[in-house]
Amino acid sequence: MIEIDGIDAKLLRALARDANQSAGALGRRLGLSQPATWRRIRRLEETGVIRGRQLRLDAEKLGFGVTVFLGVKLALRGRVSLEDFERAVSAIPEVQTVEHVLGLYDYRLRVVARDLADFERVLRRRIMTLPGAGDVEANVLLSEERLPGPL
Amino acid sequence: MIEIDGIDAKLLRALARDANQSAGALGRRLGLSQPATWRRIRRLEETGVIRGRQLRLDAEKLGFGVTVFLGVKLALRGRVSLEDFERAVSAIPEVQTVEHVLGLYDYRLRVVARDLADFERVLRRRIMTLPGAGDVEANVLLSEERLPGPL
DNA sequence: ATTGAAATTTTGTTGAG
DNA sequence: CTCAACAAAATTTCAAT
Repeated sequence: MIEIDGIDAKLLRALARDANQSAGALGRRLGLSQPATWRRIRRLEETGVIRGRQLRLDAEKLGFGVTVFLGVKLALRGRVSLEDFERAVSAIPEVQTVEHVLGLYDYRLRVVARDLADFERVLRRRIMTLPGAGDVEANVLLSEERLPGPL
Repeated sequence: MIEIDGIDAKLLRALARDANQSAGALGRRLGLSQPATWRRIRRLEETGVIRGRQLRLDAEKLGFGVTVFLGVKLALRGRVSLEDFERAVSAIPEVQTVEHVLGLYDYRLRVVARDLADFERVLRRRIMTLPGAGDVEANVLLSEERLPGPL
């Protein structure tokens, strides 16, 4: 287990709000020097607690006005391997996230499309033809809020 | 509508993989100077195409071994406002994401917990007591893959 | 083991052509 | 856009606790 003290937790909370603050600015707020702060951040990266930094894009401004969450239940389980399904679904450009889950569905997909007509095309020609895809449930995203989470 | 040319698209694709590459390194790979690359990135930020940079944390290494997606159907629709529900759910520390969706469910939540026993506590004492919460469906995350997406 | 001060290197930022 | 200059941040070195 990796040691996360109170200062590390504060650093992670601050960086979770805005990931491009400088080590100097962060350290000043916590009463720590710039190199000390920087070394802590690098240690969190090296130990894998911080896996990286991700760009947060505005899908609408890029022309993708529709985001849909799909719950997919596999039919033919045993005949088609999970690997086949995952490889096929990963090749669909409109799919942003593939989550293998346990419960009523086997996979959850986050899919973007330019509009509903475009989404119908993706659904009919890409999703429904996936190897082993059975029941599919859809939820259209209206709004989304990301919270700090625990820690 | 904001103009996104081929170079911008390449920048976004490269930054989506790793958001802390320097403008200089990116420019070299695309045959651009460092200031030119940097100005393009800043323009994408100013126009809101890039909303920011987010930390990608390893929940397991932070002691949160369980991630669950909850689909929540509201009962008492009309009696309790969506705002009440959203305010209450946003105050639960274990909730990472709140998605208002259209379909079989009204809300989708991403919830983390230390283990299944901890998740049961969150479910019983936090989720089930939410104002207006009706049916709840759960999917436990096994593995997750983020893809580049379109563009 | 972790820190802070100073030195060095790299990157971000602005202005001129 | 490039080029050149400058400001700020990252990264290393090192002495001290």
